[in-house]
Amino acid sequence: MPQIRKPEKKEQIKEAAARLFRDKGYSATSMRDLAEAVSLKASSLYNHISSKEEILREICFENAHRFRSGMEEVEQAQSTAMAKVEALLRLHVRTAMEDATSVTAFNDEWRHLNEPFLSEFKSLRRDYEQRFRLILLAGMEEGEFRQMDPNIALYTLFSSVRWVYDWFQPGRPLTAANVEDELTAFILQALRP
Amino acid sequence: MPQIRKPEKKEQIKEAAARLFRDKGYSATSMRDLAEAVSLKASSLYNHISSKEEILREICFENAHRFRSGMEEVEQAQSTAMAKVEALLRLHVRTAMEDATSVTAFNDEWRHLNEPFLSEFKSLRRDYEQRFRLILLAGMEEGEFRQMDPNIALYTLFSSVRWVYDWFQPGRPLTAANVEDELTAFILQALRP
DNA sequence: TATTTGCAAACGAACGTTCATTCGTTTTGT
DNA sequence: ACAAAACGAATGAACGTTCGTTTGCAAATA
Repeated sequence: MPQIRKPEKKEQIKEAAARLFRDKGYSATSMRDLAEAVSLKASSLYNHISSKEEILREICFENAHRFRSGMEEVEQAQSTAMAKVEALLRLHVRTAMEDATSVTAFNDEWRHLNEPFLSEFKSLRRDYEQRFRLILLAGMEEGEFRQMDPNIALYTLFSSVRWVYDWFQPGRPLTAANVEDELTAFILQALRP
Repeated sequence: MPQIRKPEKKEQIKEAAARLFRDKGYSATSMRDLAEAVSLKASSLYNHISSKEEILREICFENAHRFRSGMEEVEQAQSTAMAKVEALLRLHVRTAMEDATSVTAFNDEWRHLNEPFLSEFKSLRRDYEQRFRLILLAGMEEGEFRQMDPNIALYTLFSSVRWVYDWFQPGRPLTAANVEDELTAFILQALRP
């Protein structure tokens, strides 16, 4: 009856799953692969999780909520559009570096969710994009950003971070702070008039 | 015995496969899905192709060669680094719009290749990246581009195009030429000193 | 007639998941 | 304090399904 369990093993499983999903993709990752990665047999996984999709689901929604929280914090601040975009960009970059494996699942593997979670996830995504778009539009209105199609700007910002979790290895030779600063500056310059 | 066949049906199959690989991923696409997409039964596919991986392989290497050709053309031109990067960027954007489905396979699904093709593909990729990197470095040397880590610039350029094949639908409301011009200008501005 | 194309049937392998059972460790009743 | 009961965690075996692919044969095409 008590739903509270020791979270340790489930967390281990989710972390291993996130790494496998990044390396091989969700569909190409079998429960036997995952079991081996945590030194168990496939059947034993089900003492800790209820399905393969549950793992993906939790990874996706944890990330969705992380970005939504970041957005809410940014929206509440009384600052320029430029400062808001910078804060969000830094959040994207930092998250991609600190939790690369989860972010991959969040970005690439969410389409394997089943309904109704697929629709719920897409709705969260659309909402986040819309709020980001409004910031960009406000910045263009104020002359902080150059005039351009807001969707091109929006999706290019999102995409430009996508190499980070594929390629970044800390300290070879760039540190996380290096990448965050350089990449943020790079993209912000593209936005300026 | 003769290996030369009427190419029509095989092309159809490859196009349908590219679309399915984009929408569901290589592993989540079954041969029965693919057969249905071209109004055949799964067994009939094997009259035209020799394996599922062959389809992926041909898509990946056709794209690899397309980008390598573009790179060779750019390298032969006597022009500024800026002009070279612009030409390559336009190639990336245009390819992503004209052949969105293939580019997805090329970008995301190549990891499902088997050896020795996996290594061969990665080697082609590394070579392309290296040649692109040299152009960026030359541009920084000449003061055409701002000084920055060349890898950050390189991978950010590659990534920024990745939304196109996920999101772009021609004429809603942007045309292909719109996107190409705006996106290219956007990224080039990020590179300037 | 010879070759190409399509299909039903079947193949072994792998898939995600369930099940009965086992083995320690806690929790409970007395 | 001690036995009984409950529980968490792990397992091998098996389930039904789907996977990519092969085979044998019919229909179409040349």
